[in-house]
Amino acid sequence: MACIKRSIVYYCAMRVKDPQKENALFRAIVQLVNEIGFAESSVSKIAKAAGVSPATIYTYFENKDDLIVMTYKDIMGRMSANLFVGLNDDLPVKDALHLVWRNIHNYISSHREEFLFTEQFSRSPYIQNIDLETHKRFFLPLAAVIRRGVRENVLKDEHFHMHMLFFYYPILTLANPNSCHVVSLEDEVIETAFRFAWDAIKK
Amino acid sequence: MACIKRSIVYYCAMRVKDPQKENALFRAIVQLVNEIGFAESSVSKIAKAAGVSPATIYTYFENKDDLIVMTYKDIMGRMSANLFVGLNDDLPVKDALHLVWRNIHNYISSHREEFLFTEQFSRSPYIQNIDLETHKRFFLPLAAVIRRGVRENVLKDEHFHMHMLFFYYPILTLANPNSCHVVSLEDEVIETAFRFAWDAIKK
Amino acid sequence: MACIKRSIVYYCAMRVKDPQKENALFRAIVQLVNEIGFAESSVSKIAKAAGVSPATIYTYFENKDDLIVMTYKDIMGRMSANLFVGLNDDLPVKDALHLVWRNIHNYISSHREEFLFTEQFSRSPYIQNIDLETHKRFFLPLAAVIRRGVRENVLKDEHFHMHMLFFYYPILTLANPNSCHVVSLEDEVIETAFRFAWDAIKK
Amino acid sequence: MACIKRSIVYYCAMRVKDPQKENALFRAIVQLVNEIGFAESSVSKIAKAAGVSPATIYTYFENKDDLIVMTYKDIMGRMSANLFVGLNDDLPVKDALHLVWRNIHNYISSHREEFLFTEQFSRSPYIQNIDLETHKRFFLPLAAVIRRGVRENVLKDEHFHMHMLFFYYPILTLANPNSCHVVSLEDEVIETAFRFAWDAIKK
DNA sequence: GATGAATGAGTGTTCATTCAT
DNA sequence: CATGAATGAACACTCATTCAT
Repeated sequence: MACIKRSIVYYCAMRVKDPQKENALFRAIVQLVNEIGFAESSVSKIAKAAGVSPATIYTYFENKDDLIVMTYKDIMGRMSANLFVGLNDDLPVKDALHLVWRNIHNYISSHREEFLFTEQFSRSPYIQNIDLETHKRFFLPLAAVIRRGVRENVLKDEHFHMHMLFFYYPILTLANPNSCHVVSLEDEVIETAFRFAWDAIKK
Repeated sequence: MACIKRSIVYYCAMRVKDPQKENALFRAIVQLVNEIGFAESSVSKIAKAAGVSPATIYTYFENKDDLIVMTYKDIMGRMSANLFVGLNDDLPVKDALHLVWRNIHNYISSHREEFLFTEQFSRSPYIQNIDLETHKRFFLPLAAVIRRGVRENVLKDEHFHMHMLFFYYPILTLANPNSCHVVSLEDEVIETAFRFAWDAIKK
Repeated sequence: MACIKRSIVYYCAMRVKDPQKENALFRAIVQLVNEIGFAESSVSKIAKAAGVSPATIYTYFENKDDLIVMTYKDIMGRMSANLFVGLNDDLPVKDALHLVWRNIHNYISSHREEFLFTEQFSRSPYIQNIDLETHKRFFLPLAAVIRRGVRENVLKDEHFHMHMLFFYYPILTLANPNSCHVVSLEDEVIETAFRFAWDAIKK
Repeated sequence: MACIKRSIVYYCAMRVKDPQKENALFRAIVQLVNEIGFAESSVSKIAKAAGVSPATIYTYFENKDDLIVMTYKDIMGRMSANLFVGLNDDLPVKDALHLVWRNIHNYISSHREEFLFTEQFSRSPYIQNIDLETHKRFFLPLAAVIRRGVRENVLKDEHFHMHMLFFYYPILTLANPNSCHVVSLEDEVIETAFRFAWDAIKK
């Protein structure tokens, strides 16, 4: 019975965890890292912010690093489910990319704290805990569109990462107030940025 | 201090700060931050890496934060003296930007560790110790070229930061092995990237 | 904390503070301060003397100052319960004061170390952590007797503190080997001192 | 020549010290101890307050303890030259003691900081650096008056320290704002206190 | 499963003192 | 003689983690 909570259970000796607590911990560390940074976000502060005992963290995660890495994966998982929503092969490549562009902007805007957490994470040594394969899988749908764009002779025939450099990273930077001093992110700015991005990668 | 006031004096009894030690400290923290990140770079580890006592750090810097911020400023100061070398108003805008592009790539390539330090720094809470004015002053020569490009109707007439987003940040990202999984940075890749950047910002 | 709320509960999972440890810490700092003074009584020495880890101190007290102030309050609390025992309004004023005088001497004699701790405390900057109201409350019963003495025309009609100066402080000083070089504190000395005190304050 | 500065020179290899600096150090530590207490008065803070280098202290004193003890002795030396001024055997004992009482009050009032330093010193472990003989010598003139009072059958025939307890310590306590909460020290209060003291010790 | 107590190892920083100049 | 740099040892305190309940 206890194990029913976990949908696909192969191994049933695992402990019954309260998903509310796990979520509270995710939220707590995201909030703390944004407020005071990784260096200052201690286990006891995280526990206090989540309303649990420090010891409880160790029933949900192996250790502090595990908590941080799992938080990143959790955020990225939910992100990937949203960034590429609405994509399909019938859309012209430019429209498809525009859709992704707006999706990224919308998702980041409405999940500002989570996004800023991933930004700090991905510039820190923690990122080395994420293997390249996981990373790639995340971008699969975008990679497919770009490959199609190249095949259809619409996009420059260059390494996928070159397109990422001018399509994906700029909109992240645009959304990061630490990097970008553009004050407001009105639609107009987003559209202008898309024009720059498109001009960069289009043939 | 007292001895500075009587600077034109034959004999000054005070012992003098060793610029080699200051440099050793700069080098030590850069190396450590790259190896283990800010959070793990403790004062005692920095001291050991620099070959001095932890207490000595406090004769050269106010505290750990001061050491880190000063290191950043030191690196950025030397960087700014190199990135825009050779720029002059007689160069066509595209050639001027190409020159800067190569300068950036050359400087970063030959100062990889320092560059990676600044990347971590600028994504961490430490960046808040750098005021916007200092930041802007750094980019003055580049801003001038871009303004000229807009005036000459060669570049898109948009906010300076928009051009930065597609001209400056991409080459930084390209040089950062944590962000960019393109293995080698041969000339060809650099030139390709420049083509993307130019297409993005040009009219 | 959470467990206190459900105090009438059969099973409470939380681990509980050990009152023996708190007491050991109180005793340790009293002993150390008497031996080597406040300035030399470091947290680690206190911890070692109490047989706990330095970190443990911080589960019982906010910080070193808190430990010291709490120790003072603890001692003074137990002291106040003893100094004025046996007092009642039927006793003639002189007998009442004589009783207090003997109580003070008895208590201080049998709690020499605690008393010397409070003496050092009350001459150090720590005393500023004790508000005047707390101080006054401590002397309430003595103040009442003296007020009665004034009312009954037995004692000089002067400010309460003037009576303290010649009744309370002298017996403290007498008990403090650092201040007072009278070797032994036999009954005779105590009685002589009481005669001096009584002559000072009586009308 | 160099040694002429020291009035009675037996041994001339001693270093030539600047009496202004020695005095500045005395004044600095007195001020600091009053402001922040012994525990917080570090050598470097003392040096800064005196306007000299920390190293300079070690040419004037053996170490920090020596500086503190010497400061105490310096203050007490000048004090003793003032407290008993005007005393002579022709004065009736009560007048003689009244004169001393006023002298003490006047001197302490006009040297408040120095006095408070000695109070802190004499309650701290530092006092153990002052041998009993030195202490006694200081009170010689007062002891003589009291002995005379006993001989003349005017004062109670008890141990000298008993008289100290009710004559000397009360006026110190009265002048110490940490011990005594009487707000103002007008003449009237001083005279009242003298009446208490006299009644205590007189036959 | 969940708690707060407990802790050895570490943190950034200051200490009293010595050293080279 | 006087200086400020230099330092090993110590400071108060916090850490990530484990333990007993």
